[in-house]
Amino acid sequence: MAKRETKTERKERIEKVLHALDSEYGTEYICYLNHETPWQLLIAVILSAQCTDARVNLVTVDLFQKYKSPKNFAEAELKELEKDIHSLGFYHMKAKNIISCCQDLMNKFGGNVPDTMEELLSLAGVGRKTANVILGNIYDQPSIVVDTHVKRISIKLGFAKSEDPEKIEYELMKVLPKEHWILWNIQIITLGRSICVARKPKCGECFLRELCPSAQV
DNA sequence: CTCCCGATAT
DNA sequence: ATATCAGGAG
Repeated sequence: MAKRETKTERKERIEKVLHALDSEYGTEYICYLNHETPWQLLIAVILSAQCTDARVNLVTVDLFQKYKSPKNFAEAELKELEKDIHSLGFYHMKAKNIISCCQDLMNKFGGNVPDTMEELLSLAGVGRKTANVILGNIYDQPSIVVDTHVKRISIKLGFAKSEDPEKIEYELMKVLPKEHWILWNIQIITLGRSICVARKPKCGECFLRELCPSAQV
């Protein structure tokens, strides 16, 4: 039976992983979803459910030319908006949610994107993942975004055990220093898209392979 | 828990 | 053919 990692060893491994991520990917808070305003990011994240950010960016180029404000989305025709976002999948639900969400932005929040978890979660189409993206990226509020990449890789690294994204969020909060919460998401997505891909991870070329309990070489 | 759903990579 | 993609609602 393999020897269990001690608390000290675990703490050291976490530090090394964070340092490796910082030196490989940098510490800049970049965003893969193109946007110029908070409400545009909100729409983009709602659209990004179960679809790649590259394809969301392809659609939002034209979408934000056509709908220039939350008010335009709030007054949009459902069928027409469905056509505009059709290629992203889940288009019926996403279109309905975006219209409802923007109606609430106009009627309850003065056309602005709210800055609390509770208010964000009250918006249609907004769950914890989307809310945390807004809190972290727009309002610079320490938060952990658990998407498919963060879930998969956090479990592989042994930093989370649960299957429930909300529980993973809390597990990671205990393990990661607060200064690294926002950064974790973007770095892990970068890793998850290129090396630690879901189907056939390229452990052989991963800079974390010596620090990862799941590495297959 | 199930359902929503098109595009892409393998 | 099938797994996967910056998930969320009912």
